[in-house]
Amino acid sequence: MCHIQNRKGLTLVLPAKSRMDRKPKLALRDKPVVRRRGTSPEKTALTRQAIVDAALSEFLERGFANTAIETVAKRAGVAKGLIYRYFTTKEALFSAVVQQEIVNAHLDVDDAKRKAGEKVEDFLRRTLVVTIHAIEKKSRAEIARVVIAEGARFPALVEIYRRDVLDPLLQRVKRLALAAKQSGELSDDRLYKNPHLLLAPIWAGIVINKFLDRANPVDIGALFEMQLDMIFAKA
Amino acid sequence: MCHIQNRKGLTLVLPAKSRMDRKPKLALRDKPVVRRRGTSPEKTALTRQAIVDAALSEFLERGFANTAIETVAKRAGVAKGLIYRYFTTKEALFSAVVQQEIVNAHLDVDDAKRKAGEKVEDFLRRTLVVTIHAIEKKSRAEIARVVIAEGARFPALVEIYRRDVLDPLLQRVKRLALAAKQSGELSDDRLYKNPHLLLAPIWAGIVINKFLDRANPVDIGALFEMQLDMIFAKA
Amino acid sequence: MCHIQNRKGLTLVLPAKSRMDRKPKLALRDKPVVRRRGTSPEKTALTRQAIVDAALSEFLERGFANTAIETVAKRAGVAKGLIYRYFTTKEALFSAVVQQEIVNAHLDVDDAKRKAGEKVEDFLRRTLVVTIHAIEKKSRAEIARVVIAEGARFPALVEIYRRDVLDPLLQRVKRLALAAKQSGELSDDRLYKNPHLLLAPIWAGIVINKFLDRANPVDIGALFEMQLDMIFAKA
Amino acid sequence: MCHIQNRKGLTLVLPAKSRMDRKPKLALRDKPVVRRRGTSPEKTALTRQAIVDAALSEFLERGFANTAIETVAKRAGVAKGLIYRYFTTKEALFSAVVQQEIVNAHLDVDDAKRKAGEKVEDFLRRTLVVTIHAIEKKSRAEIARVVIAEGARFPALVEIYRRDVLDPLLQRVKRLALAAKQSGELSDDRLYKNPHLLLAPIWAGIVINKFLDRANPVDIGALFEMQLDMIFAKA
DNA sequence: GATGAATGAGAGTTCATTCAT
DNA sequence: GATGAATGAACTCTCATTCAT
Repeated sequence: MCHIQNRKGLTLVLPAKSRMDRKPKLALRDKPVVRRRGTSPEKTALTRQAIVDAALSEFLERGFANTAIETVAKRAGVAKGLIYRYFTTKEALFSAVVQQEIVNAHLDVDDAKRKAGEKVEDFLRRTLVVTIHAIEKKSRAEIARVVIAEGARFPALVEIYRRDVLDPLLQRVKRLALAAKQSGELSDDRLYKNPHLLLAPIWAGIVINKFLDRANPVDIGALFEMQLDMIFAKA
Repeated sequence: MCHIQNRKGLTLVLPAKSRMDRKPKLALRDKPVVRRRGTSPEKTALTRQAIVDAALSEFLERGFANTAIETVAKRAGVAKGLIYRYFTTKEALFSAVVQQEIVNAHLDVDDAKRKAGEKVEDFLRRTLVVTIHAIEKKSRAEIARVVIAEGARFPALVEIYRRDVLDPLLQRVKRLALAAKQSGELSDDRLYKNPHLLLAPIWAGIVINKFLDRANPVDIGALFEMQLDMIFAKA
Repeated sequence: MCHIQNRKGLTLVLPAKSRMDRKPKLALRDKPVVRRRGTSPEKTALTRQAIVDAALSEFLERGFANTAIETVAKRAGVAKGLIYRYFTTKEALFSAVVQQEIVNAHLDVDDAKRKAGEKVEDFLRRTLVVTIHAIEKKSRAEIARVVIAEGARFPALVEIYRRDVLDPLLQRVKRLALAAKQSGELSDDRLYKNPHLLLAPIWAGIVINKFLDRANPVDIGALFEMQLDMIFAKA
Repeated sequence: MCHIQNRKGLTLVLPAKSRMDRKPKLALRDKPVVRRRGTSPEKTALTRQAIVDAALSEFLERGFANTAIETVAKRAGVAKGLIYRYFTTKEALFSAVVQQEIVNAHLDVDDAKRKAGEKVEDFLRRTLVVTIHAIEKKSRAEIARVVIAEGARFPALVEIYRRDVLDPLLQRVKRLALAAKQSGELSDDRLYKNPHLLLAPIWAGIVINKFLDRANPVDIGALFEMQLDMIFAKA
């Protein structure tokens, strides 16, 4: 993953497919034989990660405005000033952190993985339902919450979320809808034209569970399955 | 509606079952009230309203943390200090303003207004669809956005929103679902058990349109009508 | 008593000996037969007194800086603005109030009242000891406390206190010391030269009791009597 | 002396009976301590001292309420915000500053230092009289003044003053009075029961000189000596 | 006279950001 | 790289004083 960062905030995230960039051979954490003067790249990466982790926690807990850089530094176990070596501003830190999470927030409905002959509905049940049932695990819903809450101040983040999470999801749903239409599973192109019809329970569920009624959470997975039932007409 | 406000922020909103408070027959308070010295209550009310209006705009535009009292004052055309005669703290101002909007945010689906013999589905189309199509007018969706965005810092507001907007809506949907089941319009109690099934497009639409994809808004009304179609099985 | 007040603070207090300035004849609070338009002088005087009383209480309780004009107004039962009709500034109000109390704070040791042939020591025991035992009643010590506490900000008050309370007292003590020397009650002029020798227990007592050790107050009267014993050599 | 300071203001001062803390024989801490990165502790200590000095001056000159943090900062040559790195609030700054002065304000009448066979009176003349003549030097009387003036707002300070200055002084006087009684120097236990009898001129002198009559200061030392004369009956 | 809404300077406090070490 | 003291702008809130009514 390669972050190209300009002065304020973030602009580009190029998903680098390269796995195993560093130290291919020779195993796990072998103590470096010859140490250069000063800090090693590994140490730097670790420091950066510590900062990002601490920042993520704080931002999720308190939101942007109520998170203090000093607190992040303390939580990361580094000095305040050091954060500014890695991130030019608080905004940039926030963006980087959230952006990184967004990348992890993909709902991995890869329609290419549909088996030959598998019905669209079956495929959706097999993959998406599982994913959705787990949506509240990890920070997927949390990150959606933060993007929603801070979106007004960070349009770039919303843009990224849209581009990296929302749009791909919509495209996949549309492709599946098209396939379902062609195979006769669906009788019309309503879902193709309105892919949100399928996804509505997800957003609604996040809103209800994360914001409006934490005490009485809805079962997003169940809701989604019912939606699936209705769309595929199991009346 | 009777607001009981304590020092910091808001606490209670007692929905007064006010039946015909106005017009106490003829007299007592008929002739213009004895004018007190000093500023007139009308002027005071206007000032207060100016503050509230300015505050609402600012809060909607910038969120709580990024709104400065001084800016609100300037926008309202009053001095900074005056705001504190009307609201004890910035929090209290925010709460009052948002709370007032919440009260206006009712989706007025009064199931009692269903005409005798009218089918539940028809009733919903006749009332809710219209309301929903207008949901993005005014600040209904905006206020939902603010409640969502600032909810973490103002749990009391979320509570009010839930109590005054969300729960009543859910109850009405449940009553209608029950009626539909009994009249045979619906064959099962899925909607009764999951009233969110009907409302999901609303929350999803707000999230999409207000937060995630302002450039490609979904048609919440249309989405809702399709949901209605599916629920009432117009396959 | 005639207060001549200039813009800021106080300058002069001319003790007007005139008793019964107003309404000499005709009895107590007879309802005025013909009322002039507007407020009567009596009402005005009452209002002023209400303000002064309220202010005194507040100033004694909280000190100058921590007393709010609005609180004084509320306590006096008048509007905030009205206070500024009677006193030009908060400082002026404070001065007037404290000054009035200072005038009442005289320790009335009028050496002219010493009976013919009465020994100085006996006179002092007869008059001053009684006064001192009562010093903590009323607000005599309280007012000393306020003068001490706020003296840095109100040198004029200190000046008045010195002129109206301290100096006269010293003069009387000196006259009495002289008389005692001449009558042989005292063998030297130590007291004449150091009148504070007699008064030290008073100031010390106020400091201890009002400021430093409220929990273990000293008996100022007893202390003073012992001082008297020692000075007049009852070894 | 060990100051334990909690968040707001001060609470405890534990007088550590430190016997020879310094010079731990030879080593451990001999070679210059490993220099940490960033600002040196020495610099920090200097800054703190600059703040404390500036604050003391300002508080003595203007009292608590009329001292602005910004002015203190300017006088100390630092930025306003920096003060809050050293002291959490204005109150805490005030407390720390005054408390530090109180510690220096001891009247060091250590009765244990009375030489064998030395008469109590002689001891007092030899030690206390000297101290008292110097009482107005330094800020001993000044600090008493501030404690008195601000005591109402800072009961904790008064308490400290009482505990660290007043009570020890009283105890020593009582012990000396007892010794004098036993050795026959004093014929009764008046002084033992009323130690303030000896100290009255000190408090009185401070009040007169610092508050009530700066123009005509009394000679506290002389007054105290006369008191001594009278108590030990040199009539 | 009387009211209390309105003003606005000023105070305490926070915190992102910089920089000497 | 790393530290955390130092900066200063910005913000919330207070309150003496004014003034339209």
